[in-house]
Amino acid sequence: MNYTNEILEECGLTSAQKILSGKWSMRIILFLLEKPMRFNEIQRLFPDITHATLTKQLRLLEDYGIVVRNVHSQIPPKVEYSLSDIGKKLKPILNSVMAWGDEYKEYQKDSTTFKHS
Amino acid sequence: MNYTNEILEECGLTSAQKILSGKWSMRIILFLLEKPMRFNEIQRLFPDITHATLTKQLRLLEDYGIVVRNVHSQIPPKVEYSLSDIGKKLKPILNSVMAWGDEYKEYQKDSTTFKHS
DNA sequence: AGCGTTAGTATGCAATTGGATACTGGAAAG
DNA sequence: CTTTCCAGTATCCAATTGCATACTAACGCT
Repeated sequence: MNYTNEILEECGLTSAQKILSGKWSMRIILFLLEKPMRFNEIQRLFPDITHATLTKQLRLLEDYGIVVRNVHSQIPPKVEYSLSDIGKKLKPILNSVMAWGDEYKEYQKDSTTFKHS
Repeated sequence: MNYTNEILEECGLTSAQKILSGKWSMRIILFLLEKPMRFNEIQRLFPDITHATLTKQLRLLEDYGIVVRNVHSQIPPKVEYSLSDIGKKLKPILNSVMAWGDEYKEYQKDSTTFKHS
């Protein structure tokens, strides 16, 4: 064991954890990996997210440098969201997280264990 | 684009997101990947986590089926935490998350961009 | 004139998450 | 006889996260 808590802070795990742990972060990034999208286009993908919440999440990802916001000065406004270079590099991670999640769900289905009451 | 929000729910991304997004989840799993550990042993690794919080986090991971709790009936008590099979399969994910995070930190260091005030 | 479209902001609230603190109990060490 | 170690539980509080709702503004369509 070579890690200490300080080293964990220095290494990227903690930064990555903060960025990826938002409720919508991974889902948004997953879609943006396919193509840049406009605000309402993203919102249509997630019926459960409100306008204001999506704005916040996108601003957060923008502040982290994962998402790039491209404003076209038009009326009606057009704002395109895409991934930065470092954001695009999340692709293999998201793919393996999805794959793991699928396996996990299978695993859960098979098991007869229930949560302790 | 083949995903809809419903498909996202069906696919494993959402489950995985819930499990991995706890503040301490990834860090705990990272250490348990190396070897099973006792409660206090884990706590010593994280000076910032309190007793009660660690208990909660471990119970959560146990409920999710990621962590296995092995109680040895002794005085003083000895409880060993280890990873389940599906938990162990998170190893490549954690490794790539760490690698990405390191790259991200480098990226941040180099860039002269600051957050918009 | 009024509605829909675009991409927001502002404000307040609810839920969830995580932390602080105090308590348990039994054995061993000093 | 008191303290330490072990692994907790209980309760309450603080911070963060996410949601609901109402508002803006400029243009096109009917």
